[in-house]
Amino acid sequence: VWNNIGFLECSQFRRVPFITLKVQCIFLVLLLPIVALLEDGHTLFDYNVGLNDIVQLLIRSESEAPTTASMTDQDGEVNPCAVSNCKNKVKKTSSGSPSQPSTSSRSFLIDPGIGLYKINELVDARDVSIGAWFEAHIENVTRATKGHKNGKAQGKSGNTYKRTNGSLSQDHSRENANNLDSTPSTSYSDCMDTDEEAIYHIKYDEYPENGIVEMDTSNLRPRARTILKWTELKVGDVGMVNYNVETPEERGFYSMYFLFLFFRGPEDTINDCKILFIEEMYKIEKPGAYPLTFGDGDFKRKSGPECKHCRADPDKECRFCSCYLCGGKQDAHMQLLCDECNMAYHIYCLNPPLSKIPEDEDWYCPSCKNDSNEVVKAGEKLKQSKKKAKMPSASTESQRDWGKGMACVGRTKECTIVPSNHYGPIPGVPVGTTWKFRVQVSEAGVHRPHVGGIHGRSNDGAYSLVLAGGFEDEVDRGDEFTYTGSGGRDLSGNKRIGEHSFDQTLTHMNRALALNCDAPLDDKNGAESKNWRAGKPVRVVRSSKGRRISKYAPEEGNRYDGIYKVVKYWPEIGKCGFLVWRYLLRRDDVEPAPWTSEGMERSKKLGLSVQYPEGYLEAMASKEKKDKVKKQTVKQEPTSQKEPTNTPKAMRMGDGGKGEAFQLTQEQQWLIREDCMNQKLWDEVLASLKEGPNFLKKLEQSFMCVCCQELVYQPVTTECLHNVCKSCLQRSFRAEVFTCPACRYDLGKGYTMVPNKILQTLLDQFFPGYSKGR
DNA sequence: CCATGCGCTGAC
DNA sequence: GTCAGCGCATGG
Repeated sequence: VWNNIGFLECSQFRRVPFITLKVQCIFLVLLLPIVALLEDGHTLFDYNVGLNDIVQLLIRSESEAPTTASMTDQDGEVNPCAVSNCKNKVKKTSSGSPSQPSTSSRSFLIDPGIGLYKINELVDARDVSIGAWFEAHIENVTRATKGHKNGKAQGKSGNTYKRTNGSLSQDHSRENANNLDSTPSTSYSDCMDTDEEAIYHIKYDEYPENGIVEMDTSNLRPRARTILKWTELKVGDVGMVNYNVETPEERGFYSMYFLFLFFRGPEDTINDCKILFIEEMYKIEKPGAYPLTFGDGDFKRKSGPECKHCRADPDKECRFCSCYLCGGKQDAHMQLLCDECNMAYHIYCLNPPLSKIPEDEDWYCPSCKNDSNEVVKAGEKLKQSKKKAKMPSASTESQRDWGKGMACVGRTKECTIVPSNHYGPIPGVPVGTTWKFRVQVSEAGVHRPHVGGIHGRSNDGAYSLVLAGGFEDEVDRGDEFTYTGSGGRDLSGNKRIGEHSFDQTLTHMNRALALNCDAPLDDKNGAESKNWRAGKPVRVVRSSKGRRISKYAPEEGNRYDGIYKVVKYWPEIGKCGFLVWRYLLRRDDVEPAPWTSEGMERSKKLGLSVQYPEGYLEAMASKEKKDKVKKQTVKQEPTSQKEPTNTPKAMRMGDGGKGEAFQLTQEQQWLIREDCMNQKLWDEVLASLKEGPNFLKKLEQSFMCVCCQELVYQPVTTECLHNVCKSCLQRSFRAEVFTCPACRYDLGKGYTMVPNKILQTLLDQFFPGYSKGR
């Protein structure tokens, strides 16, 4: 199904209010079978459809297999031909009743308009060609203008309703306004084939003299935001068009939902497109009630044309004027209409029943009623979120400006070259690399948690840990150290660390670290591996905090010290008096440790120094300057302007260093030689090997797919020596473009796409996990 | 959604 | 120097 509708971008849906993103995505998927259903004689436009309605329709379509089957091909996919075949069909109009059994009486409100529109400009339409015609089904509020295609009496569907005295009554203002307008409107059928007229239909022009008409496209997806012409809409656009209406009698806010589906036509035929009108919502307010806002409850579903409440056929049961609880239509004067859902309720059917109609202007039914405690009254402060309310700050009157410290900032970068559950070194990060703050360590992917000491998963293992000297009874001999598990602390009061107050257990991160040991897990007595090197590797970061117990800790910041393995782990009673889990870790890394002479020489050679966040040193320097000025003013000792001599010592440490040369494994070298089609590219990339981490950047650039602008996945190396994702190339071919996306070299219709497995293997090694989610 | 966390900050 | 307590990421 997905392949046949071209290109839909769900991510753009988030701007459409009052349905969550998740629901919207489901909504789209659910909608597809309905496209099929529509062609079988029913149209979406026959109904005043909303989200719930669509779900109901879907259920029906599933239970009526033949209906949908007619729309699917052998593979069960929606047959685009079947969709496009309906091009000249006359749609059912509101005067016809739907043939399927209706569970509730639906009013026929929206009449379909059918037209052919030409696509003149496409930016992102890989599956639709310029010049193609598409069938558009467009509905809008001007349907009641003279000369309506379906010959419907004027005024009927053009009526709007506004609230009076708690119920809906017909508002004649619009008809009056129409009378003022002596200019004949263009008929629907007259104007279906020109773009200009399409715009005419979108613009609300019933009040050329008296009203202000605005069209707001702000809820169309960004690319379509400035679009006022249908021809500029792109494949997969999902939009909502809003417009305000202002007349002497009413002010209204209308919105229309459209889904633009583009279909690839059968062979040798043009591509076509459907614009589905999904729903119209409206809100009419009394003058002066601006501004109108979006959100749940701001809109009332437009109700049907005949019944005084819902405009449905009065002989049929109407869900708006029958009591929602008992279903009865009697005692209309005893009915209350919910201001939220518009459902009617007998006051005596309510639980508890009411003796009389409440005097309040607004009334909400039990299912729509809000908790009055949650409502923010005039003059009241905004309610705190549940999480905030729990925090100590909620009860204290501290005026501290929290959130400025490095512990509280979010990551600006994220390590993507390896997945978060990656064991072993991070490519391009040599032993000895030092960062000032933990957040930077996290950004580099060396140790991801901001605060926690161990990073791991309790059913997998630990990937990294930080030695910060939190436990006095830990021993650090450099190549070997003991480590203490986490937990056992009382963190009440929103603390991140605290005093020990209970025993640790071998769960969570403690269990994860134990799993690294090459021995069966024993959560009672611990375990020791017979071959400690066989255990899973742990990246170890030493923090300057550890200096109080270890001479191996760095002077400043957090330093990556290489790979260690868990030799054994055991429970013991710590100095704190509670049971703790202890681990013995031993170094197992080919890179020399930073404190050895060899390691120091290497760090020097690589130019390793403490890395600071961008702009940090500058900020510190200016702050220091400020503080000095402040002190001087306090002391009343104005002296000559002095440059701060006390620049932080790390200032001298250079710009962070480029890192070491990138080392290729033998296998990688061999694979690169084997990938002879890309020899030229590899030669270029290998030239930057000595630039360390830049090598990976260069690699990423060189093997970027020209279509999706990401690292190629399942790369097809073309005859013209370009690398394209197989799926991207397939998409191009589906759009009947048989040339290389990079250079337009003609590949031929019968081109067989063979993924370059060698290249894929290499990329997987250099960027482990990059293909996740592709 | 909730619980957890060997950081970091400014007030005291 | 001590201390409370913050955002954020993460895993369960």
